[in-house]
Amino acid sequence: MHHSFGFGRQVISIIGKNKAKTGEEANMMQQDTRKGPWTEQEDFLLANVVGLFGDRRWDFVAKVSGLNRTGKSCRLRWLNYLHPGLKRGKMTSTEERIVLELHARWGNRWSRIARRLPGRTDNEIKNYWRTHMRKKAQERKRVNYLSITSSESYSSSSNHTQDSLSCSGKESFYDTGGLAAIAVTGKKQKEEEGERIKMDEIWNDIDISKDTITPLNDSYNQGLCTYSCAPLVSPIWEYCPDPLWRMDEDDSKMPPPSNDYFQTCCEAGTSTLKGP
DNA sequence: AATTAGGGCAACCGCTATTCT
DNA sequence: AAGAATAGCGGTTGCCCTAAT
Repeated sequence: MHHSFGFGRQVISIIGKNKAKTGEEANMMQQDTRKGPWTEQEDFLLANVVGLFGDRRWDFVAKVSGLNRTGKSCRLRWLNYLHPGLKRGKMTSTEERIVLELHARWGNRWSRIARRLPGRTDNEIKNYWRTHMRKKAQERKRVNYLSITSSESYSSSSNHTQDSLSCSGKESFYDTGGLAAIAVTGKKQKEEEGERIKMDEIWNDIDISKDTITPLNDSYNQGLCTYSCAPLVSPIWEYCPDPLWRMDEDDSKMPPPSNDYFQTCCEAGTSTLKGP
């Protein structure tokens, strides 16, 4: 993720047609809402206003700031870009594993998944998933295809593995709600109890050879958090009262993920977020 | 050096859920 | 209790950047 306040893209569009030519229409233009990439000045303004009034009443924030933006746009900008608790940089292999596991359990519940990854936004995870995981799926599809054509022993009606599941239908596993979601289609609440799948199979798909991953249940459980995340960008994170990544009640009742390491780590991060 | 294709990601859209009056 | 306003979520779009040709 880029975190420079300078923007390469400066394509600003305006809601409605840019047809203002007369004085009256030009006047109306003033009231039209800005869209498109945010400028450094806008970011600065928004951050200041949020600092003053908090990050709740977004329509109010939008008005008070003088930004010609919708509250919705302000909220998105704050949550996905300006929030001091945001973590920058590439997903670590640990985070990748967490995303994989949680997606397998919950499907495309990005915000819920994001709550388990402090500093990461739902948008970021969503984008990450779509780019990286889809790529993996395509690779697997290709490999699978090659093995099929070479062996000719493939039967399309046979018991499908994850691989074949991901490439047999219109919907890829990587683009849908994951295995759990597929299994319990339409049963939203069931996903918490979603069937456990063989995560090892998924882990094996991840090329972790280049990464040094602290073994699960290792040093972390001895009280040393080795959660291999990049340092946070702002000390505000330390006492950030924002509930953004606070586990909601629903989540807190959730059965723990497959490894204690992960659970403990999240709790630790969450308590840090909650501050004193 | 110029062009093209694909990756990456910020931001918008439409819908639903929640809160407020 | 009902309608309006606001917040949140997931899906999608489109632009910039960069590697490949």
